[in-house]
Amino acid sequence: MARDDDGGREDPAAAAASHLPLARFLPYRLSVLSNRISARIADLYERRFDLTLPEWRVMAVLGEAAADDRPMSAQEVAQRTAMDKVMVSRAVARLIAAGRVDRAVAADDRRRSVLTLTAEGRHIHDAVVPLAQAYERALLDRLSPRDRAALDRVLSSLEGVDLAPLGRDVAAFPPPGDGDSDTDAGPGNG
Amino acid sequence: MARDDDGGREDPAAAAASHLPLARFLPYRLSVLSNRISARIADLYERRFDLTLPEWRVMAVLGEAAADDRPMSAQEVAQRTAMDKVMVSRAVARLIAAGRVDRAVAADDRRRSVLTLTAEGRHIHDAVVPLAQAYERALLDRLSPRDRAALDRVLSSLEGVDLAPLGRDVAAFPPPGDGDSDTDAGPGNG
DNA sequence: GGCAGATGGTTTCATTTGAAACCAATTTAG
DNA sequence: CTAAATTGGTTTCAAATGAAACCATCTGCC
Repeated sequence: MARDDDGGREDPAAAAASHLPLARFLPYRLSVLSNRISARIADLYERRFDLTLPEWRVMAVLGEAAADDRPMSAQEVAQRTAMDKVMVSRAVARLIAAGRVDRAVAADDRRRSVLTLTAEGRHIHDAVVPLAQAYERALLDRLSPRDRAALDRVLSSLEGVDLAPLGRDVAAFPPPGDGDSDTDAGPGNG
Repeated sequence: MARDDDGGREDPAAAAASHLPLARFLPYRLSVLSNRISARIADLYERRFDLTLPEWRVMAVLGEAAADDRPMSAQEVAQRTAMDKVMVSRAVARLIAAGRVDRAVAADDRRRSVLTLTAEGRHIHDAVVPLAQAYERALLDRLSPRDRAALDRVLSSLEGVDLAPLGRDVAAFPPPGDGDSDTDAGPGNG
């Protein structure tokens, strides 16, 4: 009621104000770009190394860990790859089956596994790394040095945020006209 | 042979050169950030409007189309949302079932559908738009004006590219041991 | 010691997703 | 005009995914 409810008549100005050009919406652009890049990389790894992206991420962090001679548990892998533990579990399972990763049991805690690259795993790792770097370079080469630096700052800024706080003020908006306020309740009708 | 193949001995310098800090790898950072943002937005829409992200994208472009009084086919929606036609078909089906979108048959081509927002659809659309804008603003507010502008340039630069050409030089790297060289003979490679 | 959580990791189950098969309408070739 | 090829869109099927249930171990507490 208190809402500016025009009964179907379209004021051009209001219409202009109330539509969102998806192609200029940051989260959308980010998502599309990121998905295209990921798909391209995934395709590359898949074709050349029979390696999925989750698998590669695991190998990448295990490669880092090896460089520091600091083996990793699955949980640590999960944190450092931004994947959940289910995905890590599955990726590791495939990698072990393929002989690319080795799993031992931690001495101090027999639940925890200790993951390392096998020799073959390291070999593949060392072959993928330059590919990945070349791909990244190909992307960055399209940007000016200033923009590269700005991009790095932007990513760092946004990575740090919890994003939940961002949602907070946004979430303060009232739900739409209908009185069905339980839509934000249970998983039921969803 | 030309390859620097150390038989298991680890030269610290070589090791350092051959590991990739995932947390600094652009495609990875982009993917993680984008997924976090998308998940947050999806959650918001879901809770408040019982609306999935694909559904919202469809509504968004239909809202744009309506502003121009230029209804859209499913295919056009697919292009403008960067989704494939299967996903559009499903999203549209749900939206029609929910009474948020209306489908007619094109006069000149009876295969083509003509999609428009219903009154209710428009109502929801108009409620979501400011939410989306607020969210975007909350993100952008964390960046300096210069970095905002740079981000826009960066996205525009990378959006334009096919990304396949990027893969070209990258794909020139020789595959590892196995001689399966037809893996790069994909259809669109060129 | 022993029992109630917590934690590391895997498995099960339902949902989501994409590829390919498919149907219907249209266009092109002959 | 008819047959093949194309295009718009939906459905089917198999694989990927996430949530929750699940085992095994460990920790805290009595």
